[in-house]
Amino acid sequence: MRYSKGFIYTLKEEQKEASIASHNLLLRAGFITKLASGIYNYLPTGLRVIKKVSEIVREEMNRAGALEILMATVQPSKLWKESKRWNDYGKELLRIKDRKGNDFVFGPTHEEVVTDIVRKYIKSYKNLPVNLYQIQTKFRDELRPRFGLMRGREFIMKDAYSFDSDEEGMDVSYQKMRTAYYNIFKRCGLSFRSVEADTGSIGGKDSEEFMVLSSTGEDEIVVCDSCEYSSNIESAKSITKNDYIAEEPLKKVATPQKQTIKDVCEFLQKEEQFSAKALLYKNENNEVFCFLIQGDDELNEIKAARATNSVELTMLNDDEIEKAGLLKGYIGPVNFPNKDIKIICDKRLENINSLVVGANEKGYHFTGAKLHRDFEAETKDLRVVKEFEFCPRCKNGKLKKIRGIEVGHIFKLGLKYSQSMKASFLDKNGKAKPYFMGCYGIGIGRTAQAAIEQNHDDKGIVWPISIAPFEIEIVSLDTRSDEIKKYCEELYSDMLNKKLDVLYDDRDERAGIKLNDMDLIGVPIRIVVGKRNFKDSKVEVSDRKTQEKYLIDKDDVVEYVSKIRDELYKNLQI
RNA sequence: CGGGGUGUAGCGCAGCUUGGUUAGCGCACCUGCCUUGGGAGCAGGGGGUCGGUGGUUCGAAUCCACUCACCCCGACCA
Repeated sequence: MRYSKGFIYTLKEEQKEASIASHNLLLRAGFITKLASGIYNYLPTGLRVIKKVSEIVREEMNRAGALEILMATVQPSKLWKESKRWNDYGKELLRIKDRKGNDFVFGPTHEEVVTDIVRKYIKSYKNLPVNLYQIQTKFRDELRPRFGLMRGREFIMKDAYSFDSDEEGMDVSYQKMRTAYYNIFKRCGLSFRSVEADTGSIGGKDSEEFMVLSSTGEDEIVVCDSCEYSSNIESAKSITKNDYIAEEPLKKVATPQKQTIKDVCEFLQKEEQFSAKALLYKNENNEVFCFLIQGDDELNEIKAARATNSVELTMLNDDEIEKAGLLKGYIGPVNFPNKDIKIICDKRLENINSLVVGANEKGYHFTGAKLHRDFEAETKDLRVVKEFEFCPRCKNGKLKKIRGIEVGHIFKLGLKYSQSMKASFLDKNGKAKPYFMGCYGIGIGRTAQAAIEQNHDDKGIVWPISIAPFEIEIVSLDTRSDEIKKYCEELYSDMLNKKLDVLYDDRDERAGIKLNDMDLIGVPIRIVVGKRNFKDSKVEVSDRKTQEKYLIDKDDVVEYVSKIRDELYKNLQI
């Protein structure tokens, strides 16, 4: 591509709509442009990146035996009513009506459609397993779109769906996808790791997320420093060791004006770890729960929702607490005044012999409270794990927290959709059975942007070669020298003939502009032709990442560059 | 949805408090000269319903009301 004909328009200034580097760089380098909140156009260079990521995904999916299809983006509401998600998906689902007033949705995901396709054709176990995938634009009306392609409302996603005749088959399909995902992200040049995840509203049993490691990531990950355990904070577990405290009798004590854990503990001269706080939540059916956790712990709302079979939990506000007959600041499990509210206790409290808890009486707390002696409650894992706690897998390693960008997610769905949508096949015995399904997503644009977040410097993007818009860039610094122009033109057409992926900056611009644009756009291998070196029959070849420069004889450039290219690819081999 | 903020040329901004010429600056863009290894210089030029609607006023970018859009912080997701 000639730069002058390439529709490449860079911006010198920081873009105020972008608050993280990768978003800012995508805009400044002219890869994308915003159309509306969370909705972007891909310009020629941006599209080239999207296509390269897509192609890697496609190759690995095909290698894993999946088949590419393309499903409709606009889907009839009927299927969503069958799966019950017409109600459950909420406002994120973009609902539209046709001219007759019939309800449709713009697909945010395709479990319903793909299940409909498969149930139509696959009636026999003999035709299973099957894995269908597509790469396509999705729409989710996010509450808060952010960070450009990182969390757009409209975005390009690869979604795959596996169908098996039994659970073992589903496990095999899942493992194949897992391997494919490792290959894909490795080939994209990303530093990533897979972590255990909560299955969320999509449902199902096992689930892993693929996280690109980055301090700007929106997800918090817990990893073990000595084994392979890693998990999203949402689902992370840990082994905690409590200090010992001797059993004491239950005693009511005055705690005037003291409501917070910190104030109460300070006043009573007790450590916060030997106190328990009570948090009140209601779920989507307005059932109210009281969660009791150690004073210095934090409630994990995902775990809490799971423990109560709730879809969504929201904290009670002050009015609602009062209406429930409780006293804010003094709520505790002993003599709990409202029998309709179920108390669920974090299992960590089982090991504490003496707790400070609210007395449900203004200005009073209990000391010495003990679970199963002074109050009863079901126990569950409810807390957010903390750094330096022990690994639940190897028991010895310490946990640490890092941040990541979720670029892929794989699930075992099980029978969730096949049952609700009555999608079944006949087994060996002629008996109808629902398919065992799995679903597997990759955010294509998010992957591209995550690569920038992980690979950039103060001058611009440093693309991994496999997903760069171009692999090689020729920059002519002296467009008016006939000799140099002739050389560059010949070099360019020679490289095109050799099928090299090259951008040729033929613009009649000053050196500074061209060199800065080159750094900003981030093409990995650069060839700079200027008269300073050309008089000695040399051109400069440099590496975007290391900034190392080499003077190469002008007739050896193609060969030299091809060699570097192969080396760069070698580092990304699976 | 709750909290905070911003809308003036393609991008980045000033002007608004205290209403009053033809709405201004930098970058980008066009023409000419000059310049060519790190975003040059000089001269000339094009581009705006000041987010929208309504109001107050002799007069509104500026004051008032409503409204829309966008951004940032929290709960959701690829």
